[in-house]
Amino acid sequence: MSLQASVLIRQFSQYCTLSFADKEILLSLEQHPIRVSAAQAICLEGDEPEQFFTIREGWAFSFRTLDDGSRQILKIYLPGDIIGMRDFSFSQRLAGVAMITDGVICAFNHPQLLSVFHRSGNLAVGFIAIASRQQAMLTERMIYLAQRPAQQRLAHFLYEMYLRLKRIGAVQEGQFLLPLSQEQIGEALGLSAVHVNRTFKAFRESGIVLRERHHVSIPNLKDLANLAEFDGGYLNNEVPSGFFVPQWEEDIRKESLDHTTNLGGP
Amino acid sequence: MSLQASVLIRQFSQYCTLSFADKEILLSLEQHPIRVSAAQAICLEGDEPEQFFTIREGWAFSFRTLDDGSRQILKIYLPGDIIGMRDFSFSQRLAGVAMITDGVICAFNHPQLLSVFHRSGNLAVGFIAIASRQQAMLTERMIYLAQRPAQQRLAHFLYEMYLRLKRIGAVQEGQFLLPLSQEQIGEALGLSAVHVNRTFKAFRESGIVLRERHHVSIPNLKDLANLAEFDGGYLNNEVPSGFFVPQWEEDIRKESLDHTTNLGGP
DNA sequence: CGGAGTGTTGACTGGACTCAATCGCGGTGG
DNA sequence: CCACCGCGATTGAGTCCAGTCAACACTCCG
Repeated sequence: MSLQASVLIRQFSQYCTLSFADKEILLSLEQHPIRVSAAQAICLEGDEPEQFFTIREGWAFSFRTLDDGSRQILKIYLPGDIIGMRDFSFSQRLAGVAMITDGVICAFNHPQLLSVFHRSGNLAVGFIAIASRQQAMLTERMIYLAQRPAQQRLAHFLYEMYLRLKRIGAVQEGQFLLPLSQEQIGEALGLSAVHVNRTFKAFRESGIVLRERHHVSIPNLKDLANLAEFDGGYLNNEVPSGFFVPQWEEDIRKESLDHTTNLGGP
Repeated sequence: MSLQASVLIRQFSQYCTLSFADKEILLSLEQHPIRVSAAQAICLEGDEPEQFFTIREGWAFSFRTLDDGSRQILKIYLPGDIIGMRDFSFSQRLAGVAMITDGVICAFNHPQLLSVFHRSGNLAVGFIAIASRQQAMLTERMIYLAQRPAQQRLAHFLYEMYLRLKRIGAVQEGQFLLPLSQEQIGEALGLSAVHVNRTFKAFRESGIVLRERHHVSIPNLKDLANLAEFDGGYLNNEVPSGFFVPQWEEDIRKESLDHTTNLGGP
């Protein structure tokens, strides 16, 4: 695999400059691409969280099934995202994951991820940065679910998707593909499919958002952002100064670990 | 400070056995107890996340203020919890934190925490375990906010508080103190204060929960759990097998780092 | 061509919000 | 000591957003 194709390296590079060793470690996590098809289940609730995945192509979502059979969609995964981190420290998965579209994913396993934490402090904090950004998105969604009417929920959802898709180059002139059914959007936003439909209708009539099947067009971004009262702070990629260890320190740490490997062992 | 008084050691011990060195590192994070009073602000939205806190006594909560002046409470912190981790990898705080009652907190700073990640792989995964359990609680709350009516939201909230308080020994015979106003409970559950009151009234009339000022009594736990459709999986303290590195490996790693310190330096 | 899934619309219902009035308690100052 | 004030809790009346149920249209496929 080329360095370009590595989803993880692209992700981590948003936060810091990686050493060559770090890159090699990340590459080792993406050795097993798998082709998956739309609606295919990737993980189930209750499974052991043995595996994690990166998405190279396609969309996915994580969800919880409730007692009454309804479903809550927790997160939409796009190409470049890491799937399953949520359950990393649990002995059982708390959420299932399924594909939305056809796609390609790469699997790596729990011991591999664990060893990354022990081998590279920088990658450990990198994973933490990624995980806490996922949590921030979740928090933001929660606030809208708790307090906002349907129009603002949907506006916020669409604007967030717009920004995430733009970041990976999947937006052209305010237009993008949104391969979710209204039912699924409802499950993500805590709305009934019927009401999602009505809300889209209102957007169409006021010219805020035009939607045709899976094709979404946003004539005026500012209008949508205003309606959503969108505050993008939580999508910021900045990390605190000093968050990553300077390169030379990390190099020294590596050498010492190699040293250990040579000496140590039972 | 005695080992007993260390909030962090108590927390981490729920997940793994700590080495002596690990305990010393954790103790170093709790050197500065501060007395704080009810309603006092601990952090503000937009601040740099320089400091983190452990709560030794008292209750606190984190929140976001919305454009229209309303507030969403994100999490209730109890004695033993760690405050501020949410913002660890961000350059600005996304949420404020304020005390609910008088209390005592210990501050440690960003570089200290960062160095912990680099000095002990076990403590790094321990912090991750704690952070992901906070995230799991958040997710669970979100699901209830999105899909459940007021009675189930409140029932779930009370049952979760019950379990968390029981874990720290603050429950006696199904009774505990809940020092939140109905207004604050509403801000946590996405309900108006008026409706929180009506819901408590319904609980009182059906005998599910009795509440007098800040004193809450739950006559029959099963009834409350059933009403809440409570699934406690997300409060489980189990971690996957192999999650923490066996003691001897970690010891060797430490020695090698000491070695580095002796040899290294710019 | 028919069936399944998705989208669209209307009519009705209901849970939760708002506004508003009242009550009870604790603190504070005359 | 008591009147006053402020905050939280309580209750009622009216409104509205969003859910449910139901019918129908459209599109994609087999």
